[in-house]
Amino acid sequence: MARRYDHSRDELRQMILDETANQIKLVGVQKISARKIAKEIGYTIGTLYNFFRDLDDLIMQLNGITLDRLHTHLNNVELNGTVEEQLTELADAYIAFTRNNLNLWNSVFEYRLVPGKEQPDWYQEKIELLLRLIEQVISPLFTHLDPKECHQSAWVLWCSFHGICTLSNAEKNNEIAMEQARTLSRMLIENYLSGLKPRIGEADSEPH
Amino acid sequence: MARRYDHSRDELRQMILDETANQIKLVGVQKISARKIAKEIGYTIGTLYNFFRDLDDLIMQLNGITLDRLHTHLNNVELNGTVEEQLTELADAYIAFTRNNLNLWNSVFEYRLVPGKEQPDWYQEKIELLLRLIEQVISPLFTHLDPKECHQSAWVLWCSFHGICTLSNAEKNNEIAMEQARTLSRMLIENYLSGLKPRIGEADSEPH
DNA sequence: CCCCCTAGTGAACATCGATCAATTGATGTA
DNA sequence: TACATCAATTGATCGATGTTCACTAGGGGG
Repeated sequence: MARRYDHSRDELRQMILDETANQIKLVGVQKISARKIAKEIGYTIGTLYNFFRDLDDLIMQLNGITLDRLHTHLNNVELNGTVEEQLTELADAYIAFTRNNLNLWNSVFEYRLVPGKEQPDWYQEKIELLLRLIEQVISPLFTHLDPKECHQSAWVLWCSFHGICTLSNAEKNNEIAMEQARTLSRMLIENYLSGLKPRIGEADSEPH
Repeated sequence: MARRYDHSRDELRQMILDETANQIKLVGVQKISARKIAKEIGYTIGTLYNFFRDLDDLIMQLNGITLDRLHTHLNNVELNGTVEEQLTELADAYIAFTRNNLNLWNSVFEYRLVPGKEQPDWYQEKIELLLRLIEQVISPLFTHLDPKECHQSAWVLWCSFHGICTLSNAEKNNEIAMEQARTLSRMLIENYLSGLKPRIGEADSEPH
């Protein structure tokens, strides 16, 4: 039954990851099955364990890919206009991605903190990379302030977008969910940035 | 082996829920076991299924209790001072609760959307109840604006708190996680509310 | 042509959630 | 007291899970 070199190692590894993604899209992380994944790509369970330590490892690798895809998606957004307009474009792209990849996205955050399991370093690094996209957009507002403030504001906005998407995505209907998320994120951006401006004014008019 | 009336039905039901909470605290929702819960309270698996349709049902009931406990916790917060100060007190209480009940809190949101599984109505209702706490605190800022705006701003703040707590709780150390969450929520509150004020001024000076 | 090495196998194991026929034992009745 | 009733509780049973590992197949090098 062994069919060596039907696929290269890399091909096979990719097939496992792709099929896992398919299964998660269909039934969610909670309900995937190693046997099902193997069967679907025409191999047996054992083969999976030649590539991944265990199911958690497989899921973690896939989550990494999902984070990379999000980064690419956001990186491809054409940013035009004011800071507020650029931030809105980023938020919209983020909303669209998490909604169009609902189960994959849930997987990323459900496997964030299984107790007793270490969160790998590259997890945090990939998130920092996403954070930097926001940081770059809002940085013009912080030219006269402590750069640390820019970084922290990026964190606030990132966390808030995350919360808005997570809770909006409880809504079943695609359009309603995205519309709600867009409305809330616009309010957040408008008020948060508007709240920043008085302080920027201070910094401008009182240079030391 | 049957030991009827060792405990009343209500007692037994409560024992199951309590033991489930203990297990979740220790190992997380992902890893609880019906057999273990039954064994720990001195009964057999079958008994669990006399009280709950299945494990999901049991977890859902427990999640409801957790949401109720959060509501009680926030309701007991003494609110003093300005809107900003009151909102900060609410946020701090929310942060403390989610951190002190980490695994239970994760359970609430991980079981939010297993695909193909309906989110029960009372889930949303309990969340609306929490939302109302925020709405009441910020309502003084919206006396001259559309009440719908108050409701939406409460949503924005609630979602954002949720995101801040979720992402901060990835940090292992209790104090660091809570300190970070407090810092970010303070920035959010300060800037968001400050962003609201110019519009409130508008509404004040241009009454129709 | 043969042998080696490894990619791939799949039976075996422990454990899981869920079911349901069988059993236990407290209670009401004769 | 003896018996019948019946809800409460049991636990063997089922199908499925993740993981392991001794084994096998078969392509490539000598």
